[in-house]
Amino acid sequence: MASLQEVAARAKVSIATVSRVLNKSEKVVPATRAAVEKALRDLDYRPSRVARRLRMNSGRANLVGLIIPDIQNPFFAEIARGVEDAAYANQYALLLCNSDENLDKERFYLDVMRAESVDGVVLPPFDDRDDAVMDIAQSGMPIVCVDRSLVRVKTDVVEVDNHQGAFDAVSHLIARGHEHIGLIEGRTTVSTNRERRRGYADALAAAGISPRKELIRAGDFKQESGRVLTNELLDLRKPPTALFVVNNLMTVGALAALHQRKLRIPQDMAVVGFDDLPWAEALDPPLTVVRQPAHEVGRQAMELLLKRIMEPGRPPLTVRLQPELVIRRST
Amino acid sequence: MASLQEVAARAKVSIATVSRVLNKSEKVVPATRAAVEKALRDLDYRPSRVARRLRMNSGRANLVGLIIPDIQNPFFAEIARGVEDAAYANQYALLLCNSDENLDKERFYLDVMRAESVDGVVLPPFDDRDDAVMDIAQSGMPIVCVDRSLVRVKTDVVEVDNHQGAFDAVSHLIARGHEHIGLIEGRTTVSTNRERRRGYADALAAAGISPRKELIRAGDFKQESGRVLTNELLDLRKPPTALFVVNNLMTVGALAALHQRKLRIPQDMAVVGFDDLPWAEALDPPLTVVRQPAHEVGRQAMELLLKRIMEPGRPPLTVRLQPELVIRRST
DNA sequence: TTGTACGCGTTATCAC
DNA sequence: GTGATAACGCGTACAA
Repeated sequence: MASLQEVAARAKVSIATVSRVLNKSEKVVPATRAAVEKALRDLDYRPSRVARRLRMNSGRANLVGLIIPDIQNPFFAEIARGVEDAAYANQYALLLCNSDENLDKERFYLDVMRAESVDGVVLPPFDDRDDAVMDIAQSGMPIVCVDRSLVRVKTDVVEVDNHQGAFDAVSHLIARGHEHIGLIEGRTTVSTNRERRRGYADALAAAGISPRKELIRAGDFKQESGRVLTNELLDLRKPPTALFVVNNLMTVGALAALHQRKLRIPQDMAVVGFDDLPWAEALDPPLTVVRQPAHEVGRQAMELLLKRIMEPGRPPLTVRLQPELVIRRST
Repeated sequence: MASLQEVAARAKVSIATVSRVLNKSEKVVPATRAAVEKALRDLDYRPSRVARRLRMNSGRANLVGLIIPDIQNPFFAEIARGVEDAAYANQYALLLCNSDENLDKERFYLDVMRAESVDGVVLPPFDDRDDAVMDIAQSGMPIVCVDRSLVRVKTDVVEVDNHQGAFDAVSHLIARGHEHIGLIEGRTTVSTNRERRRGYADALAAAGISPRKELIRAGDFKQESGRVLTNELLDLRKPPTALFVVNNLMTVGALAALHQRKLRIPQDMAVVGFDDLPWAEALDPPLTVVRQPAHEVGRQAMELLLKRIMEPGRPPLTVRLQPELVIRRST
């Protein structure tokens, strides 16, 4: 809680001198430097990040925001760790916000980012044309989109090849002999969801399988909707023999529905999920998934953000990472 | 990015007047109020939380810190959500830090908390006598301990009855006929760990079972150590017939070891874990666990913190929540 | 080499 | 009712 003033008084110098020894570079005579350093130690001085931020209107807050739908979703938790690891390595701290896919919460938190003068924000936009995010991006705040992207404004983006991931997953099911493959998707306004559906459709087309529209069901990315939609598919007159579920939580919900009906996996119903889980191996049965490099997504997003903070003018970059099909015993 | 100055200029009043209409309470003549409000809207004014924080040296930052070992641990993620939900409800934002049970990281982040002038911090201390946390607590920064507590300094605490939880879990195993029950514990300097071990010992004693010391193994709360220690127990000349594992991640590791050896659960080895998981139902087999009300822990911690911020002098409170044994099919 | 003084955007205390 | 103005803690141009 000691201020520059107090340190200066104790060392019998001016605050400018103290500031100089703190910011290394400048020339100070060894004797005074020693005196100042002693005072610094005696008073256990720590600079106020708040005052610093007020003084210098950008770039040195050493604070960034991360706005994600839900930290309890292991996929976003892994992204968050990636961001945090890269942030910590650069002495940055993280303002974490859960938007719950709720535009009002997202808007509130974006306001907080401005009000806190953070150096930048990492987030998956709510959807393609997320007004609040577009506004703040255009206001000059450095933004890096992860997972999802924006359609009208170009920002730095770190994304995963969702089309490829879905294509591989569905092709794998087809190779296992399935022709009637259910798709459980999430909100259709989200870019990643659309790409995964395209991957599904393209894989069917590539195998010459004609799609059945009633096998496609849209939910909201949450566990419960996976359960409900799986039940809908099971109640069809001609149910699918395999399921491709576009995210982790809905896959867990699908598993619950299948277990409840005592169906055997993969004999009665094969399942591929999107997003790996640390305990996918311990599930019943061990789950075949499309693994996204989520930690790497977060890490690279933070790196991109740091670069943009250093060099605000540079053209936006898009990093595209490859997912990987991890075959376990649910297919 | 508009400041009070600019708003005042546009409305042709002084900044004091603008400040007055912003902070409601005071009297402003309707005409000028209207003019100010128009200027406010035109310029899309948002107050700077940074400037506010610099001016008022405590209590109104609307920012709190949360320092946890690892956000990827579902238990801490749930606590984080509890904290965040209560924070959001009070217009507070959250500075999230992962300490990785690493004292240097913890110290760095505690420094950040001071430097950012946060209103308070929620954290599970590294251990009983965590110096860095004790220092900052004694400096007057409002601190609420969750999950774990401190031994020499009294702060607000929200904890779970770990002894009871462990006692119930082990008694349940005994009721199922087990006498040789392995304990896989975590770091022994952590208060929760010690309480859970006491619960284990007391349950054995209450049933008149003499403990076997070689059935107790200490790890580090992480998945890998659960796997390794389970293998150690299985390699004993007289292995246990049941396992009590003191946290979620180590339980997943234990499951992996058991599956690898093709042991049947619960026939060959019964398993009870500590901490519930959203997908415990989908595990193989569905896992019997001691469920902690983690969201509630986080929520109440934040409430306690808010109360302390309002009333710094009040005596520290300890809230103790009850865990619940959830019996599924692993026992 | 060192010190003085200003401004960052608020809130709060005075005068008028 | 309203307007100057003094902090808060820091960095930096400028003066000494």
